[in-house]
Amino acid sequence: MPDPELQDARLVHRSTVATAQDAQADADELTALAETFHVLASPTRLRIVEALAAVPELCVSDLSAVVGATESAVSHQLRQLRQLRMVRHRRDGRMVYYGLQDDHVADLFRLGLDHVRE
Amino acid sequence: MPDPELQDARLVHRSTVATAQDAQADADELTALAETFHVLASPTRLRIVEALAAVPELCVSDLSAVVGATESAVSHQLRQLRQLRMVRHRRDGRMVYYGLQDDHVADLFRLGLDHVRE
DNA sequence: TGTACATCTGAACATTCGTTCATACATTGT
DNA sequence: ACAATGTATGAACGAATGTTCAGATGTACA
Repeated sequence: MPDPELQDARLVHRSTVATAQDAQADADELTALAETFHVLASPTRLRIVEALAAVPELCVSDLSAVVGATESAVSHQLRQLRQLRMVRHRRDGRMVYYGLQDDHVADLFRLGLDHVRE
Repeated sequence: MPDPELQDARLVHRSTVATAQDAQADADELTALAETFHVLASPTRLRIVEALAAVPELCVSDLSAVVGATESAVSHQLRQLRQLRMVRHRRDGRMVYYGLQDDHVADLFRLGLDHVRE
Protein backbone atom coordinates (compact mmCIF):
# COMPACT_ATOMS: atom_id res chain seq x y z
CA MET A 1 0.00 0.00 0.00
CA PRO A 2 1.58 3.25 -1.18
CA ASP A 3 2.02 6.21 1.08
CA PRO A 4 -0.91 8.53 0.28
CA GLU A 5 1.46 11.49 0.42
CA LEU A 6 3.53 10.18 -2.47
CA GLN A 7 1.53 11.33 -5.47
CA ASP A 8 3.81 13.56 -7.45
CA ALA A 9 6.92 12.48 -9.28
CA ARG A 10 8.72 15.71 -8.37
CA LEU A 11 7.58 16.03 -4.77
CA VAL A 12 8.39 13.37 -2.23
CA HIS A 13 5.74 14.27 0.32
CA ARG A 14 3.04 16.11 -1.54
CA SER A 15 0.71 17.16 1.29
CA THR A 16 3.54 18.21 3.59
CA VAL A 17 4.89 20.39 0.81
CA ALA A 18 1.45 21.90 0.33
CA THR A 19 1.18 22.72 4.04
CA ALA A 20 4.62 24.28 4.12
CA GLN A 21 3.90 26.23 0.97
CA ASP A 22 0.68 27.66 2.38
CA ALA A 23 2.67 29.03 5.31
CA GLN A 24 5.09 30.99 3.12
CA ALA A 25 4.67 34.75 3.56
CA ASP A 26 4.69 37.31 0.76
CA ALA A 27 8.03 38.00 -0.87
CA ASP A 28 7.87 41.65 0.20
CA GLU A 29 7.30 40.70 3.80
CA LEU A 30 10.18 38.24 3.78
CA THR A 31 12.46 40.85 2.26
CA ALA A 32 11.54 43.33 4.97
CA LEU A 33 12.03 40.68 7.62
CA ALA A 34 15.45 39.79 6.22
CA GLU A 35 16.40 43.47 6.33
CA THR A 36 15.25 43.66 9.93
CA PHE A 37 17.45 40.76 10.94
CA HIS A 38 20.30 42.03 8.82
CA VAL A 39 20.41 45.33 10.65
CA LEU A 40 20.88 43.33 13.84
CA ALA A 41 23.57 41.13 12.30
CA SER A 42 26.52 43.39 13.04
CA PRO A 43 28.48 43.54 16.30
CA THR A 44 28.72 47.32 16.11
CA ARG A 45 24.99 47.80 15.58
CA LEU A 46 24.27 45.28 18.32
CA ARG A 47 26.45 47.29 20.68
CA ILE A 48 24.47 50.38 19.75
CA VAL A 49 21.17 48.61 20.39
CA GLU A 50 22.44 47.19 23.67
CA ALA A 51 23.61 50.62 24.80
CA LEU A 52 20.28 52.23 23.89
CA ALA A 53 18.45 49.46 25.72
CA ALA A 54 20.30 50.37 28.92
CA VAL A 55 19.67 54.13 28.96
CA PRO A 56 16.83 56.32 27.62
CA GLU A 57 18.97 58.04 25.01
CA LEU A 58 22.52 58.89 23.98
CA CYS A 59 24.11 61.46 21.69
CA VAL A 60 26.30 60.29 18.82
CA SER A 61 29.63 61.17 20.41
CA ASP A 62 28.82 59.35 23.64
CA LEU A 63 27.49 56.43 21.66
CA SER A 64 30.76 56.38 19.78
CA ALA A 65 32.64 56.15 23.08
CA VAL A 66 30.41 53.37 24.41
CA VAL A 67 30.61 51.11 21.38
CA GLY A 68 34.22 51.91 20.56
CA ALA A 69 33.82 53.09 16.99
CA THR A 70 34.38 56.43 15.27
CA GLU A 71 31.53 58.91 15.23
CA SER A 72 31.37 58.57 11.47
CA ALA A 73 30.97 54.80 11.64
CA VAL A 74 28.32 55.15 14.34
CA SER A 75 26.47 57.73 12.29
CA HIS A 76 26.46 55.43 9.27
CA GLN A 77 25.08 52.57 11.34
CA LEU A 78 22.51 54.79 13.02
CA ARG A 79 21.15 55.70 9.64
CA GLN A 80 20.49 52.05 8.90
CA LEU A 81 18.84 51.58 12.27
CA ARG A 82 16.77 54.68 11.54
CA GLN A 83 15.71 53.45 8.11
CA LEU A 84 14.50 50.19 9.64
CA ARG A 85 12.64 52.20 12.30
CA MET A 86 14.56 50.63 15.17
CA VAL A 87 15.76 53.89 16.69
CA ARG A 88 14.24 57.35 17.12
CA HIS A 89 16.22 60.55 17.15
CA ARG A 90 15.66 64.02 18.51
CA ARG A 91 17.79 67.09 17.97
CA ASP A 92 18.67 69.38 20.87
CA GLY A 93 20.92 72.16 19.68
CA ARG A 94 23.90 70.69 17.89
CA MET A 95 23.46 67.30 19.47
CA VAL A 96 21.21 64.52 18.25
CA TYR A 97 19.97 62.04 20.82
CA TYR A 98 19.13 58.49 19.81
CA GLY A 99 16.95 55.97 21.61
CA LEU A 100 15.22 52.69 20.78
CA GLN A 101 12.05 53.13 18.76
CA ASP A 102 9.99 50.61 20.70
CA ASP A 103 10.22 47.49 22.85
CA HIS A 104 10.26 45.11 19.89
CA VAL A 105 13.91 45.87 19.28
CA ALA A 106 15.03 45.15 22.83
CA ASP A 107 12.84 42.02 22.80
CA LEU A 108 14.55 40.75 19.66
CA PHE A 109 17.93 41.47 21.20
CA ARG A 110 17.12 39.56 24.37
CA LEU A 111 15.49 36.64 22.58
CA GLY A 112 18.52 36.31 20.34
CA LEU A 113 20.78 36.36 23.37
CA ASP A 114 18.70 33.58 24.90
CA HIS A 115 19.33 31.43 21.84
CA VAL A 116 23.06 32.14 21.87
CA ARG A 117 23.32 31.31 25.56
CA GLU A 118 21.39 28.11 24.85
CA MET B 1 24.72 75.35 38.13
CA PRO B 2 26.44 72.83 35.84
CA ASP B 3 24.84 69.56 34.89
CA PRO B 4 26.41 66.98 37.23
CA GLU B 5 26.66 64.55 34.33
CA LEU B 6 29.01 66.84 32.42
CA GLN B 7 32.35 66.01 33.99
CA ASP B 8 34.57 64.73 31.22
CA ALA B 9 35.90 66.73 28.33
CA ARG B 10 35.52 63.76 25.99
CA LEU B 11 32.19 62.47 27.22
CA VAL B 12 29.11 64.63 27.10
CA HIS B 13 27.07 62.71 29.65
CA ARG B 14 29.53 60.82 31.80
CA SER B 15 27.22 58.78 34.03
CA THR B 16 24.90 57.80 31.18
CA VAL B 17 27.90 56.57 29.25
CA ALA B 18 29.03 54.58 32.27
CA THR B 19 25.62 52.95 32.60
CA ALA B 20 25.50 52.09 28.91
CA GLN B 21 29.03 50.77 29.03
CA ASP B 22 28.27 48.47 31.95
CA ALA B 23 25.48 46.91 29.92
CA GLN B 24 27.76 45.96 27.02
CA ALA B 25 28.11 42.20 26.68
CA ASP B 26 31.33 40.32 25.98
CA ALA B 27 32.72 40.62 22.48
CA ASP B 28 32.41 36.87 21.92
CA GLU B 29 28.76 36.89 22.89
CA LEU B 30 28.02 39.82 20.59
CA THR B 31 29.80 38.09 17.74
CA ALA B 32 27.73 34.95 18.28
CA LEU B 33 24.57 37.02 18.49
CA ALA B 34 25.43 38.82 15.26
CA GLU B 35 25.94 35.45 13.57
CA THR B 36 22.58 34.29 14.86
CA PHE B 37 20.80 37.28 13.37
CA HIS B 38 22.85 37.07 10.21
CA VAL B 39 21.70 33.56 9.49
CA LEU B 40 18.14 34.88 9.63
CA ALA B 41 18.97 37.84 7.39
CA SER B 42 18.38 36.09 4.08
CA PRO B 43 15.03 35.66 2.33
CA THR B 44 15.92 32.12 1.28
CA ARG B 45 16.91 31.04 4.78
CA LEU B 46 13.81 32.74 6.17
CA ARG B 47 11.68 30.76 3.75
CA ILE B 48 13.36 27.60 4.97
CA VAL B 49 12.74 28.52 8.59
CA GLU B 50 9.14 29.43 7.85
CA ALA B 51 8.56 26.15 6.04
CA LEU B 52 10.08 24.15 8.89
CA ALA B 53 7.95 26.05 11.37
CA ALA B 54 4.81 24.88 9.57
CA VAL B 55 5.57 21.15 9.37
CA PRO B 56 7.58 18.76 11.57
CA GLU B 57 10.24 18.08 8.97
CA LEU B 58 11.04 18.19 5.27
CA CYS B 59 13.61 16.53 3.04
CA VAL B 60 15.96 18.68 0.98
CA SER B 61 14.25 18.19 -2.39
CA ASP B 62 10.82 19.07 -1.00
CA LEU B 63 12.33 22.02 0.82
CA SER B 64 13.84 23.12 -2.47
CA ALA B 65 10.38 23.02 -4.06
CA VAL B 66 8.78 24.97 -1.21
CA VAL B 67 11.31 27.79 -1.08
CA GLY B 68 11.89 27.94 -4.82
CA ALA B 69 15.65 27.46 -4.91
CA THR B 70 17.89 24.74 -6.29
CA GLU B 71 18.70 21.80 -4.05
CA SER B 72 22.32 22.86 -4.03
CA ALA B 73 21.49 26.35 -2.82
CA VAL B 74 19.18 24.95 -0.15
CA SER B 75 21.85 22.53 0.98
CA HIS B 76 24.37 25.35 1.33
CA GLN B 77 21.95 27.39 3.42
CA LEU B 78 20.97 24.41 5.52
CA ARG B 79 24.59 23.95 6.47
CA GLN B 80 24.68 27.47 7.86
CA LEU B 81 21.45 26.91 9.77
CA ARG B 82 22.96 23.67 11.08
CA GLN B 83 26.19 25.36 12.18
CA LEU B 84 24.19 27.93 14.16
CA ARG B 85 22.16 25.08 15.69
CA MET B 86 18.87 26.35 14.31
CA VAL B 87 17.88 23.14 12.51
CA ARG B 88 18.29 19.46 13.27
CA HIS B 89 18.66 16.76 10.65
CA ARG B 90 18.05 13.04 10.50
CA ARG B 91 18.95 10.64 7.74
CA ASP B 92 16.45 8.04 6.55
CA GLY B 93 17.91 6.03 3.70
CA ARG B 94 19.08 8.39 0.98
CA MET B 95 16.98 11.25 2.26
CA VAL B 96 17.86 13.72 4.97
CA TYR B 97 15.00 15.31 6.87
CA TYR B 98 15.38 18.76 8.41
CA GLY B 99 13.37 20.39 11.19
CA LEU B 100 13.72 23.33 13.54
CA GLN B 101 16.10 22.69 16.42
CA ASP B 102 13.95 24.33 19.10
CA ASP B 103 11.23 26.91 19.66
CA HIS B 104 13.64 29.84 19.94
CA VAL B 105 14.01 29.94 16.19
CA ALA B 106 10.31 30.12 15.47
CA ASP B 107 9.95 32.69 18.26
CA LEU B 108 12.59 34.91 16.67
CA PHE B 109 10.89 34.56 13.31
CA ARG B 110 7.50 35.56 14.69
CA LEU B 111 8.86 38.42 16.80
CA GLY B 112 10.69 39.79 13.78
CA LEU B 113 7.51 39.55 11.74
CA ASP B 114 5.68 41.49 14.45
CA HIS B 115 8.19 44.30 14.11
CA VAL B 116 7.94 44.35 10.33
CA ARG B 117 4.14 44.43 10.44
CA GLU B 118 4.41 47.29 12.95
C1' DT C 1 29.91 -4.49 -8.85
C1' DG C 2 27.16 -1.28 -11.23
C1' DT C 3 23.50 2.16 -11.81
C1' DA C 4 20.33 5.44 -9.90
C1' DC C 5 19.11 8.71 -6.65
C1' DA C 6 19.45 12.27 -2.68
C1' DT C 7 22.42 15.26 -0.75
C1' DC C 8 26.72 17.56 -0.02
C1' DT C 9 30.85 20.20 -1.22
C1' DG C 10 34.44 23.35 -3.52
C1' DA C 11 35.53 26.90 -6.69
C1' DA C 12 34.19 31.02 -8.92
C1' DC C 13 31.45 34.87 -9.86
C1' DA C 14 28.94 39.28 -9.13
C1' DT C 15 27.03 41.76 -5.39
C1' DT C 16 26.88 43.69 -0.89
C1' DC C 17 28.93 45.07 3.53
C1' DG C 18 31.43 47.96 7.24
C1' DT C 19 34.87 50.87 7.84
C1' DT C 20 37.91 55.02 6.90
C1' DC C 21 38.85 59.48 5.09
C1' DA C 22 37.56 63.80 3.53
C1' DT C 23 34.10 66.92 3.28
C1' DA C 24 29.46 68.92 3.79
C1' DC C 25 25.68 70.40 6.77
C1' DA C 26 23.48 72.41 10.88
C1' DT C 27 23.62 74.92 15.12
C1' DT C 28 25.73 78.02 18.63
C1' DG C 29 28.27 81.91 20.23
C1' DT C 30 31.19 85.85 19.11
C1' DA D 1 29.72 87.14 9.00
C1' DC D 2 32.91 84.09 11.18
C1' DA D 3 34.84 80.18 13.70
C1' DA D 4 33.88 76.16 16.53
C1' DT D 5 31.36 72.09 17.36
C1' DG D 6 28.28 67.88 16.63
C1' DT D 7 26.57 65.20 13.19
C1' DA D 8 25.74 63.51 8.44
C1' DT D 9 27.19 62.11 3.92
C1' DG D 10 29.78 60.34 -0.36
C1' DA D 11 33.48 57.80 -2.35
C1' DA D 12 36.42 53.98 -2.02
C1' DC D 13 38.70 50.08 -0.21
C1' DG D 14 39.12 45.16 1.34
C1' DA D 15 36.27 41.54 3.18
C1' DA D 16 32.32 38.69 3.19
C1' DT D 17 27.89 36.94 1.00
C1' DG D 18 24.51 33.91 -2.02
C1' DT D 19 24.13 31.68 -6.02
C1' DT D 20 25.53 28.53 -9.89
C1' DC D 21 28.00 24.80 -11.83
C1' DA D 22 30.55 20.70 -11.74
C1' DG D 23 31.81 17.00 -9.26
C1' DA D 24 32.06 14.21 -4.93
C1' DT D 25 29.86 11.44 -1.22
C1' DG D 26 26.67 8.24 0.59
C1' DT D 27 22.74 5.00 0.27
C1' DA D 28 19.66 1.51 -2.03
C1' DC D 29 18.68 -2.05 -5.01
C1' DA D 30 19.59 -5.29 -8.71
